[in-house]
Amino acid sequence: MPTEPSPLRRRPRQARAQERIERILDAAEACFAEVGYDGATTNLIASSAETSIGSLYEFFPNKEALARALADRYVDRIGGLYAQLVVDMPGVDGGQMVERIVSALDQFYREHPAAVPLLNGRLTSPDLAHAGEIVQQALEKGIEGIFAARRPDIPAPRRHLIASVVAEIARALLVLADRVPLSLRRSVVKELERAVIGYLLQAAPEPDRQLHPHPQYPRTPSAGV
Amino acid sequence: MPTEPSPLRRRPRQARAQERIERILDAAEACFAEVGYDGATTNLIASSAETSIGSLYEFFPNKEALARALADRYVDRIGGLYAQLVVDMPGVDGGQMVERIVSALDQFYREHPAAVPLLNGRLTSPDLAHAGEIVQQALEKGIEGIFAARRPDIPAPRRHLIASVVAEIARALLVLADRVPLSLRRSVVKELERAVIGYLLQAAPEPDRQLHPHPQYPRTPSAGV
DNA sequence: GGATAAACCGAGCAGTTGCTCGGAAACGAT
DNA sequence: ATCGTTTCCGAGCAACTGCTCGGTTTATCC
Repeated sequence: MPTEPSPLRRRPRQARAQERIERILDAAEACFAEVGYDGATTNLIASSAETSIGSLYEFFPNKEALARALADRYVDRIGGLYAQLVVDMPGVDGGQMVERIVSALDQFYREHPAAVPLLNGRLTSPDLAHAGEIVQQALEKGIEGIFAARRPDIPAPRRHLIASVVAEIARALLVLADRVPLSLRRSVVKELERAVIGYLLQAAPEPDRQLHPHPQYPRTPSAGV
Repeated sequence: MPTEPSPLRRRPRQARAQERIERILDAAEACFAEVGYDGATTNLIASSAETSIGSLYEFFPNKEALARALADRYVDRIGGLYAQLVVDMPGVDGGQMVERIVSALDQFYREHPAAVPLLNGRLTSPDLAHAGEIVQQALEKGIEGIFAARRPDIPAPRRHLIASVVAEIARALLVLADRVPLSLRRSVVKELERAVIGYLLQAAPEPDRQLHPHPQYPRTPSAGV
Protein backbone atom coordinates (compact mmCIF):
# COMPACT_ATOMS: atom_id res chain seq x y z
CA MET A 1 0.00 0.00 0.00
CA PRO A 2 1.20 3.54 -0.70
CA THR A 3 2.40 5.26 2.45
CA GLU A 4 -0.21 7.89 3.27
CA PRO A 5 1.21 11.31 4.04
CA SER A 6 1.53 11.29 7.81
CA PRO A 7 -0.71 13.82 9.52
CA LEU A 8 2.10 14.38 12.04
CA ARG A 9 4.08 17.60 11.92
CA ARG A 10 7.16 15.93 13.33
CA ARG A 11 8.01 12.30 13.86
CA PRO A 12 8.67 11.47 17.53
CA ARG A 13 12.19 10.21 18.33
CA GLN A 14 11.67 9.23 21.93
CA ALA A 15 9.32 6.77 23.54
CA ARG A 16 7.66 9.30 25.82
CA ALA A 17 6.71 11.45 22.86
CA GLN A 18 5.08 8.48 21.19
CA GLU A 19 3.14 7.76 24.35
CA ARG A 20 2.07 11.36 24.58
CA ILE A 21 0.79 11.30 21.03
CA GLU A 22 -1.19 8.22 21.88
CA ARG A 23 -2.60 9.90 24.99
CA ILE A 24 -3.60 12.92 22.95
CA LEU A 25 -5.40 10.71 20.44
CA ASP A 26 -7.20 8.89 23.24
CA ALA A 27 -8.30 12.20 24.69
CA ALA A 28 -9.39 13.48 21.29
CA GLU A 29 -11.45 10.35 20.80
CA ALA A 30 -13.16 10.78 24.15
CA CYS A 31 -13.81 14.48 23.58
CA PHE A 32 -15.15 14.02 20.05
CA ALA A 33 -17.45 11.31 21.32
CA GLU A 34 -18.73 13.43 24.17
CA VAL A 35 -19.19 16.88 22.66
CA GLY A 36 -18.65 16.37 18.93
CA TYR A 37 -15.90 17.65 16.68
CA ASP A 38 -16.72 21.34 16.87
CA GLY A 39 -17.46 21.19 20.54
CA ALA A 40 -14.13 19.58 21.34
CA THR A 41 -11.75 22.54 21.60
CA THR A 42 -8.06 21.87 21.18
CA ASN A 43 -7.46 23.26 24.65
CA LEU A 44 -9.99 20.81 26.07
CA ILE A 45 -8.36 17.91 24.28
CA ALA A 46 -4.91 18.92 25.51
CA SER A 47 -5.92 19.31 29.14
CA SER A 48 -7.98 16.15 28.92
CA ALA A 49 -4.79 14.38 27.83
CA GLU A 50 -3.05 16.02 30.80
CA THR A 51 -0.63 17.80 28.56
CA SER A 52 -0.19 21.34 27.27
CA ILE A 53 -1.66 22.93 24.21
CA GLY A 54 1.91 23.54 23.05
CA SER A 55 2.73 19.85 23.11
CA LEU A 56 -0.37 19.05 21.11
CA TYR A 57 0.63 21.42 18.33
CA GLU A 58 4.20 20.17 18.51
CA PHE A 59 3.04 17.02 16.73
CA PHE A 60 -0.28 17.85 15.11
CA PRO A 61 -0.20 20.77 12.68
CA ASN A 62 -3.88 21.57 13.24
CA LYS A 63 -7.14 20.25 14.59
CA GLU A 64 -8.11 18.49 11.40
CA ALA A 65 -4.91 16.44 11.55
CA LEU A 66 -6.13 15.07 14.87
CA ALA A 67 -9.22 13.72 13.17
CA ARG A 68 -7.09 12.33 10.35
CA ALA A 69 -4.75 10.56 12.75
CA LEU A 70 -7.69 9.16 14.66
CA ALA A 71 -9.21 7.92 11.41
CA ASP A 72 -5.92 6.25 10.46
CA ARG A 73 -5.85 4.46 13.79
CA TYR A 74 -9.38 3.29 13.14
CA VAL A 75 -8.53 1.95 9.71
CA ASP A 76 -5.78 -0.17 11.24
CA ARG A 77 -8.13 -1.65 13.79
CA ILE A 78 -10.89 -2.27 11.27
CA GLY A 79 -8.37 -4.18 9.19
CA GLY A 80 -7.51 -6.34 12.18
CA LEU A 81 -11.15 -6.88 12.96
CA TYR A 82 -11.98 -8.23 9.52
CA ALA A 83 -8.81 -10.27 9.31
CA GLN A 84 -9.83 -12.07 12.47
CA LEU A 85 -13.36 -12.38 11.16
CA VAL A 86 -12.27 -14.07 7.96
CA VAL A 87 -10.12 -16.80 9.49
CA ASP A 88 -12.99 -18.61 11.18
CA MET A 89 -15.59 -17.81 8.56
CA PRO A 90 -15.53 -20.93 6.37
CA GLY A 91 -18.22 -23.42 7.27
CA VAL A 92 -20.68 -21.03 8.87
CA ASP A 93 -24.05 -20.41 7.28
CA GLY A 94 -25.36 -17.07 6.13
CA GLY A 95 -27.24 -16.22 9.29
CA GLN A 96 -24.26 -16.89 11.50
CA MET A 97 -22.07 -14.91 9.15
CA VAL A 98 -24.30 -11.87 9.47
CA GLU A 99 -24.39 -12.34 13.20
CA ARG A 100 -20.62 -12.29 13.39
CA ILE A 101 -20.22 -9.27 11.18
CA VAL A 102 -22.82 -7.38 13.16
CA SER A 103 -21.18 -8.37 16.39
CA ALA A 104 -17.80 -7.22 15.09
CA LEU A 105 -19.20 -3.88 13.99
CA ASP A 106 -20.97 -3.54 17.30
CA GLN A 107 -17.68 -4.10 19.09
CA PHE A 108 -15.95 -1.56 16.88
CA TYR A 109 -18.47 1.19 17.50
CA ARG A 110 -18.47 0.50 21.22
CA GLU A 111 -14.69 0.60 21.46
CA HIS A 112 -14.37 3.64 19.23
CA PRO A 113 -17.16 6.02 20.14
CA ALA A 114 -15.63 8.91 18.19
CA ALA A 115 -16.33 7.04 14.99
CA VAL A 116 -19.88 8.40 15.17
CA PRO A 117 -19.08 12.13 15.02
CA LEU A 118 -16.32 11.33 12.54
CA LEU A 119 -18.67 9.55 10.19
CA ASN A 120 -21.58 11.91 10.70
CA GLY A 121 -19.35 14.94 10.37
CA ARG A 122 -18.27 13.83 6.96
CA LEU A 123 -21.78 14.61 5.81
CA THR A 124 -21.62 18.29 6.67
CA SER A 125 -18.25 19.48 7.91
CA PRO A 126 -15.62 19.87 5.18
CA ASP A 127 -13.02 19.45 7.92
CA LEU A 128 -14.18 15.93 8.63
CA ALA A 129 -15.08 14.92 5.11
CA HIS A 130 -11.78 13.23 4.36
CA ALA A 131 -11.29 11.57 7.73
CA GLY A 132 -14.81 10.21 7.75
CA GLU A 133 -14.48 8.95 4.20
CA ILE A 134 -11.37 6.97 5.09
CA VAL A 135 -13.10 5.16 7.94
CA GLN A 136 -16.29 4.51 6.03
CA GLN A 137 -14.37 3.08 3.09
CA ALA A 138 -12.48 0.74 5.38
CA LEU A 139 -15.72 -0.50 6.89
CA GLU A 140 -17.30 -1.02 3.48
CA LYS A 141 -14.24 -2.70 2.05
CA GLY A 142 -14.26 -5.25 4.85
CA ILE A 143 -17.89 -6.12 4.32
CA GLU A 144 -17.46 -6.21 0.59
CA GLY A 145 -14.50 -8.58 0.87
CA ILE A 146 -16.37 -11.12 2.94
CA PHE A 147 -19.40 -10.79 0.71
CA ALA A 148 -17.34 -11.18 -2.46
CA ALA A 149 -15.81 -14.43 -1.24
CA ARG A 150 -19.23 -15.88 -0.62
CA ARG A 151 -21.05 -14.51 -3.63
CA PRO A 152 -18.63 -14.26 -6.58
CA ASP A 153 -21.64 -14.49 -8.90
CA ILE A 154 -22.72 -10.93 -8.15
CA PRO A 155 -21.07 -8.25 -10.29
CA ALA A 156 -18.59 -6.04 -8.46
CA PRO A 157 -20.46 -2.72 -8.78
CA ARG A 158 -23.60 -4.22 -7.32
CA ARG A 159 -21.57 -5.84 -4.54
CA HIS A 160 -20.15 -2.45 -3.76
CA LEU A 161 -23.60 -0.88 -3.55
CA ILE A 162 -24.83 -3.65 -1.30
CA ALA A 163 -21.81 -3.29 0.97
CA SER A 164 -22.40 0.46 1.24
CA VAL A 165 -26.02 -0.09 2.14
CA VAL A 166 -25.20 -2.71 4.76
CA ALA A 167 -22.52 -0.48 6.28
CA GLU A 168 -24.93 2.46 6.46
CA ILE A 169 -27.69 0.41 8.02
CA ALA A 170 -25.27 -0.98 10.56
CA ARG A 171 -23.97 2.46 11.45
CA ALA A 172 -27.45 3.93 11.83
CA LEU A 173 -28.76 1.13 14.02
CA LEU A 174 -25.66 0.86 16.18
CA VAL A 175 -25.91 4.57 16.87
CA LEU A 176 -29.57 4.02 17.74
CA ALA A 177 -28.53 1.16 20.01
CA ASP A 178 -26.25 3.55 21.87
CA ARG A 179 -28.98 6.13 22.42
CA VAL A 180 -31.58 3.68 23.66
CA PRO A 181 -31.87 2.54 27.33
CA LEU A 182 -29.24 -0.06 28.12
CA SER A 183 -31.85 -2.75 28.65
CA LEU A 184 -32.99 -2.34 25.05
CA ARG A 185 -29.53 -2.33 23.52
CA ARG A 186 -29.36 -6.02 22.75
CA SER A 187 -32.75 -6.07 21.14
CA VAL A 188 -31.81 -3.21 18.81
CA VAL A 189 -28.69 -5.11 17.79
CA LYS A 190 -30.96 -8.08 17.15
CA GLU A 191 -33.11 -5.91 14.89
CA LEU A 192 -29.97 -4.90 13.07
CA GLU A 193 -29.27 -8.55 12.34
CA ARG A 194 -32.80 -8.99 11.06
CA ALA A 195 -32.49 -5.91 8.89
CA VAL A 196 -29.24 -7.06 7.31
CA ILE A 197 -30.52 -10.58 6.73
CA GLY A 198 -33.79 -9.33 5.34
CA TYR A 199 -32.08 -6.84 3.08
CA LEU A 200 -29.64 -9.41 1.73
CA LEU A 201 -32.47 -11.81 1.00
CA GLN A 202 -34.17 -9.11 -1.06
CA ALA A 203 -31.10 -7.62 -2.68
CA ALA A 204 -28.98 -10.69 -3.30
CA PRO A 205 -31.11 -13.83 -3.17
CA GLU A 206 -28.99 -16.96 -3.14
CA PRO A 207 -29.07 -18.56 -6.58
CA ASP A 208 -29.87 -22.06 -5.32
CA ARG A 209 -32.94 -20.69 -3.61
CA GLN A 210 -34.40 -19.04 -6.66
CA LEU A 211 -35.80 -22.42 -7.74
CA HIS A 212 -38.46 -22.82 -5.11
CA PRO A 213 -40.80 -19.89 -4.43
CA HIS A 214 -38.66 -16.98 -3.41
CA PRO A 215 -39.49 -14.86 -0.38
CA GLN A 216 -40.88 -11.68 -1.87
CA TYR A 217 -43.32 -9.36 -0.29
CA PRO A 218 -46.87 -10.63 -0.87
CA ARG A 219 -48.50 -9.07 -3.90
CA THR A 220 -51.95 -9.92 -2.62
CA PRO A 221 -53.64 -7.11 -0.75
CA SER A 222 -53.89 -8.05 2.90
CA ALA A 223 -56.46 -7.09 5.49
CA GLY A 224 -56.12 -4.13 7.75
CA VAL A 225 -56.42 -0.34 7.52
CA MET B 1 -52.00 18.40 22.24
CA PRO B 2 -50.28 20.66 24.79
CA THR B 3 -49.13 23.95 23.27
CA GLU B 4 -45.36 23.75 23.06
CA PRO B 5 -43.55 26.77 24.47
CA SER B 6 -42.91 28.95 21.45
CA PRO B 7 -39.25 29.37 20.63
CA LEU B 8 -40.01 32.97 19.68
CA ARG B 9 -38.88 35.77 21.92
CA ARG B 10 -41.75 37.98 20.85
CA ARG B 11 -44.86 37.29 18.85
CA PRO B 12 -45.04 39.34 15.63
CA ARG B 13 -47.93 41.79 15.39
CA GLN B 14 -47.57 42.86 11.80
CA ALA B 15 -47.56 40.88 8.59
CA ARG B 16 -44.13 42.03 7.46
CA ALA B 17 -42.60 40.71 10.69
CA GLN B 18 -44.19 37.33 10.11
CA GLU B 19 -42.82 37.25 6.60
CA ARG B 20 -39.39 38.20 7.86
CA ILE B 21 -39.45 35.38 10.37
CA GLU B 22 -40.32 33.00 7.59
CA ARG B 23 -37.47 34.33 5.46
CA ILE B 24 -35.06 33.90 8.35
CA LEU B 25 -36.17 30.30 8.80
CA ASP B 26 -35.76 29.63 5.10
CA ALA B 27 -32.26 31.07 5.21
CA ALA B 28 -31.41 29.08 8.33
CA GLU B 29 -32.57 25.91 6.61
CA ALA B 30 -30.40 26.60 3.59
CA CYS B 31 -27.36 27.49 5.69
CA PHE B 32 -27.70 24.50 8.01
CA ALA B 33 -27.98 22.25 4.98
CA GLU B 34 -24.95 23.76 3.31
CA VAL B 35 -22.45 24.20 6.13
CA GLY B 36 -24.03 22.41 9.09
CA TYR B 37 -25.30 23.83 12.35
CA ASP B 38 -21.98 24.96 13.79
CA GLY B 39 -20.79 26.28 10.46
CA ALA B 40 -23.87 28.41 9.96
CA THR B 41 -23.11 31.60 11.90
CA THR B 42 -26.01 33.76 12.96
CA ASN B 43 -24.57 36.64 10.95
CA LEU B 44 -24.48 34.42 7.86
CA ILE B 45 -28.07 33.38 8.36
CA ALA B 46 -29.19 36.98 8.82
CA SER B 47 -27.42 38.30 5.75
CA SER B 48 -28.54 35.26 3.79
CA ALA B 49 -32.11 36.22 4.69
CA GLU B 50 -31.28 39.77 3.56
CA THR B 51 -31.98 41.17 6.97
CA SER B 52 -29.94 42.38 9.89
CA ILE B 53 -28.54 40.45 12.81
CA GLY B 54 -30.56 42.71 15.06
CA SER B 55 -33.82 41.67 13.43
CA LEU B 56 -32.92 38.04 13.81
CA TYR B 57 -32.43 38.39 17.54
CA GLU B 58 -35.56 40.51 17.79
CA PHE B 59 -37.57 37.33 17.38
CA PHE B 60 -35.26 34.43 18.15
CA PRO B 61 -33.71 34.54 21.62
CA ASN B 62 -30.68 32.52 20.50
CA LYS B 63 -29.31 30.27 17.83
CA GLU B 64 -30.75 27.11 19.31
CA ALA B 65 -34.25 28.61 19.07
CA LEU B 66 -33.74 28.82 15.32
CA ALA B 67 -33.21 25.08 15.18
CA ARG B 68 -36.23 24.54 17.41
CA ALA B 69 -38.46 26.69 15.22
CA LEU B 70 -37.22 24.91 12.14
CA ALA B 71 -37.95 21.58 13.77
CA ASP B 72 -41.46 22.71 14.66
CA ARG B 73 -42.08 23.69 11.06
CA TYR B 74 -40.87 20.25 10.01
CA VAL B 75 -43.19 18.50 12.42
CA ASP B 76 -46.14 20.32 10.86
CA ARG B 77 -45.18 19.25 7.37
CA ILE B 78 -44.50 15.67 8.41
CA GLY B 79 -47.99 15.56 9.84
CA GLY B 80 -49.43 16.72 6.54
CA LEU B 81 -47.33 14.23 4.65
CA TYR B 82 -48.64 11.26 6.59
CA ALA B 83 -52.19 12.54 6.59
CA GLN B 84 -52.12 12.59 2.81
CA LEU B 85 -50.43 9.21 2.81
CA VAL B 86 -53.14 7.59 4.89
CA VAL B 87 -56.15 8.69 2.84
CA ASP B 88 -55.25 6.60 -0.20
CA MET B 89 -53.64 3.76 1.69
CA PRO B 90 -56.50 1.25 1.98
CA GLY B 91 -56.44 -1.36 -0.71
CA VAL B 92 -52.76 -1.29 -1.50
CA ASP B 93 -50.56 -4.29 -0.73
CA GLY B 94 -47.57 -4.30 1.54
CA GLY B 95 -44.99 -3.73 -1.13
CA GLN B 96 -46.80 -0.72 -2.54
CA MET B 97 -47.30 0.63 0.94
CA VAL B 98 -43.59 0.52 1.64
CA GLU B 99 -42.93 2.12 -1.71
CA ARG B 100 -45.24 5.01 -0.90
CA ILE B 101 -43.82 5.56 2.55
CA VAL B 102 -40.29 5.51 1.19
CA SER B 103 -41.23 7.88 -1.57
CA ALA B 104 -42.86 10.24 0.94
CA LEU B 105 -39.78 10.20 3.16
CA ASP B 106 -37.60 10.74 0.12
CA GLN B 107 -39.66 13.78 -0.80
CA PHE B 108 -39.45 15.11 2.75
CA TYR B 109 -35.69 14.85 2.95
CA ARG B 110 -35.29 16.43 -0.48
CA GLU B 111 -37.56 19.34 0.34
CA HIS B 112 -36.06 19.87 3.78
CA PRO B 113 -32.34 19.40 3.45
CA ALA B 114 -31.62 20.82 6.90
CA ALA B 115 -33.31 17.80 8.42
CA VAL B 116 -30.04 15.94 7.95
CA PRO B 117 -27.81 18.14 10.14
CA LEU B 118 -30.72 18.52 12.56
CA LEU B 119 -31.15 14.79 12.97
CA ASN B 120 -27.47 13.97 12.88
CA GLY B 121 -26.64 16.80 15.23
CA ARG B 122 -28.93 15.35 17.83
CA LEU B 123 -26.43 12.52 18.16
CA THR B 124 -23.57 14.71 19.27
CA SER B 125 -24.48 18.33 19.78
CA PRO B 126 -26.42 19.03 22.96
CA ASP B 127 -27.75 22.15 21.25
CA LEU B 128 -29.51 20.11 18.61
CA ALA B 129 -30.51 17.19 20.77
CA HIS B 130 -34.01 18.47 21.48
CA ALA B 131 -34.79 19.81 18.02
CA GLY B 132 -33.61 16.62 16.37
CA GLU B 133 -35.58 14.50 18.79
CA ILE B 134 -38.78 16.33 17.93
CA VAL B 135 -38.40 15.71 14.22
CA GLN B 136 -37.36 12.11 14.61
CA GLN B 137 -40.31 11.39 16.86
CA ALA B 138 -42.69 12.87 14.32
CA LEU B 139 -41.22 10.68 11.60
CA GLU B 140 -41.46 7.59 13.77
CA LYS B 141 -44.96 8.35 14.92
CA GLY B 142 -46.16 8.59 11.33
CA ILE B 143 -44.65 5.26 10.39
CA GLU B 144 -45.95 3.67 13.56
CA GLY B 145 -49.46 4.91 12.89
CA ILE B 146 -49.65 3.41 9.43
CA PHE B 147 -48.06 0.22 10.66
CA ALA B 148 -50.44 -0.04 13.61
CA ALA B 149 -53.49 0.21 11.36
CA ARG B 150 -52.23 -2.64 9.25
CA ARG B 151 -50.86 -4.86 11.97
CA PRO B 152 -52.90 -4.46 15.15
CA ASP B 153 -51.80 -7.94 16.20
CA ILE B 154 -48.32 -6.72 17.08
CA PRO B 155 -47.91 -5.37 20.61
CA ALA B 156 -47.39 -1.62 20.82
CA PRO B 157 -43.86 -1.63 22.28
CA ARG B 158 -42.62 -3.90 19.53
CA ARG B 159 -44.38 -1.75 16.92
CA HIS B 160 -42.59 1.23 18.33
CA LEU B 161 -39.21 -0.48 18.08
CA ILE B 162 -39.90 -1.52 14.51
CA ALA B 163 -40.97 2.00 13.58
CA SER B 164 -37.78 3.40 15.09
CA VAL B 165 -35.66 0.95 13.15
CA VAL B 166 -37.44 1.69 9.87
CA ALA B 167 -37.10 5.44 10.42
CA GLU B 168 -33.39 5.10 11.15
CA ILE B 169 -32.76 2.93 8.12
CA ALA B 170 -34.66 5.37 5.93
CA ARG B 171 -32.71 8.33 7.27
CA ALA B 172 -29.36 6.63 6.81
CA LEU B 173 -30.05 5.51 3.26
CA LEU B 174 -31.64 8.76 2.12
CA VAL B 175 -28.57 10.59 3.35
CA LEU B 176 -26.46 8.11 1.43
CA ALA B 177 -28.64 8.71 -1.62
CA ASP B 178 -27.86 12.40 -1.37
CA ARG B 179 -24.11 11.85 -1.23
CA VAL B 180 -23.95 9.46 -4.15
CA PRO B 181 -23.68 10.57 -7.82
CA LEU B 182 -27.04 11.70 -9.10
CA SER B 183 -27.24 8.84 -11.57
CA LEU B 184 -27.13 6.37 -8.67
CA ARG B 185 -29.70 8.13 -6.53
CA ARG B 186 -32.72 6.18 -7.70
CA SER B 187 -31.00 2.85 -7.25
CA VAL B 188 -30.10 3.69 -3.66
CA VAL B 189 -33.71 4.59 -2.97
CA LYS B 190 -34.63 1.25 -4.52
CA GLU B 191 -32.24 -0.47 -2.11
CA LEU B 192 -33.95 1.38 0.71
CA GLU B 193 -37.25 -0.15 -0.34
CA ARG B 194 -35.67 -3.57 -0.41
CA ALA B 195 -34.16 -3.04 3.00
CA VAL B 196 -37.45 -1.98 4.57
CA ILE B 197 -39.38 -4.81 2.94
CA GLY B 198 -36.74 -7.35 3.90
CA TYR B 199 -36.58 -6.07 7.44
CA LEU B 200 -40.34 -6.14 7.90
CA LEU B 201 -40.50 -9.69 6.57
CA GLN B 202 -37.98 -10.72 9.20
CA ALA B 203 -39.23 -8.61 12.07
CA ALA B 204 -42.98 -8.77 11.57
CA PRO B 205 -43.90 -11.70 9.35
CA GLU B 206 -47.54 -11.57 8.30
CA PRO B 207 -49.50 -14.11 10.35
CA ASP B 208 -51.21 -15.74 7.35
CA ARG B 209 -47.84 -16.51 5.89
CA GLN B 210 -46.47 -18.28 8.92
CA LEU B 211 -48.30 -21.44 7.83
CA HIS B 212 -46.26 -22.28 4.78
CA PRO B 213 -42.45 -22.33 5.12
CA HIS B 214 -41.43 -18.92 6.26
CA PRO B 215 -38.68 -16.93 4.59
CA GLN B 216 -35.81 -17.20 7.02
CA TYR B 217 -32.17 -17.16 6.19
CA PRO B 218 -31.05 -20.67 5.16
CA ARG B 219 -29.64 -22.65 8.03
CA THR B 220 -27.78 -24.94 5.69
CA PRO B 221 -24.18 -23.93 5.07
CA SER B 222 -23.86 -22.70 1.54
CA ALA B 223 -20.94 -22.88 -0.83
CA GLY B 224 -18.21 -20.32 -1.00
CA VAL B 225 -15.41 -19.33 1.40
C1' DG C 1 29.77 16.67 32.97
C1' DG C 2 28.90 19.14 29.06
C1' DA C 3 26.76 19.74 24.61
C1' DT C 4 23.14 19.04 21.38
C1' DA C 5 18.77 17.83 20.25
C1' DA C 6 14.14 16.45 21.50
C1' DA C 7 10.21 17.31 24.21
C1' DC C 8 7.39 20.21 26.81
C1' DC C 9 5.11 24.32 28.38
C1' DG C 10 1.40 28.11 28.70
C1' DA C 11 0.69 33.16 28.28
C1' DG C 12 -1.24 35.38 24.83
C1' DC C 13 -2.40 36.83 19.74
C1' DA C 14 -5.40 37.44 15.83
C1' DG C 15 -9.63 36.24 14.33
C1' DT C 16 -14.37 34.70 14.98
C1' DT C 17 -18.72 33.89 17.39
C1' DG C 18 -23.17 34.59 19.54
C1' DC C 19 -25.45 38.26 20.92
C1' DT C 20 -26.74 43.38 22.94
C1' DC C 21 -28.37 47.90 22.79
C1' DG C 22 -29.51 52.49 21.62
C1' DG C 23 -31.54 54.69 18.18
C1' DA C 24 -33.82 55.27 13.41
C1' DA C 25 -37.65 54.05 10.41
C1' DA C 26 -42.30 52.24 9.40
C1' DC C 27 -46.80 51.40 10.88
C1' DG C 28 -51.66 51.99 12.84
C1' DA C 29 -54.98 54.53 15.29
C1' DT C 30 -56.81 58.93 16.09
C1' DA D 1 -50.42 65.60 11.50
C1' DT D 2 -49.34 63.38 15.88
C1' DC D 3 -48.12 59.92 18.90
C1' DG D 4 -47.32 55.37 20.79
C1' DT D 5 -45.96 50.87 19.25
C1' DT D 6 -43.82 47.69 16.45
C1' DT D 7 -40.11 46.70 13.46
C1' DC D 8 -35.65 47.20 11.86
C1' DC D 9 -30.79 48.19 12.02
C1' DG D 10 -25.59 47.36 12.55
C1' DA D 11 -21.50 48.91 15.21
C1' DG D 12 -19.38 46.71 18.58
C1' DC D 13 -18.75 43.84 23.13
C1' DA D 14 -17.40 39.90 25.85
C1' DA D 15 -16.12 35.44 25.33
C1' DC D 16 -13.96 31.99 23.02
C1' DT D 17 -11.27 29.57 19.23
C1' DG D 18 -7.37 27.59 16.87
C1' DC D 19 -2.88 28.25 17.11
C1' DT D 20 2.24 30.56 17.83
C1' DC D 21 6.49 31.34 19.97
C1' DG D 22 10.15 32.13 23.17
C1' DG D 23 11.80 29.81 26.72
C1' DT D 24 12.44 25.83 30.12
C1' DT D 25 13.06 20.99 31.09
C1' DT D 26 14.46 16.37 29.96
C1' DA D 27 16.75 12.77 27.39
C1' DT D 28 20.85 11.10 24.64
C1' DC D 29 25.49 10.73 23.37
C1' DC D 30 30.52 11.63 23.88
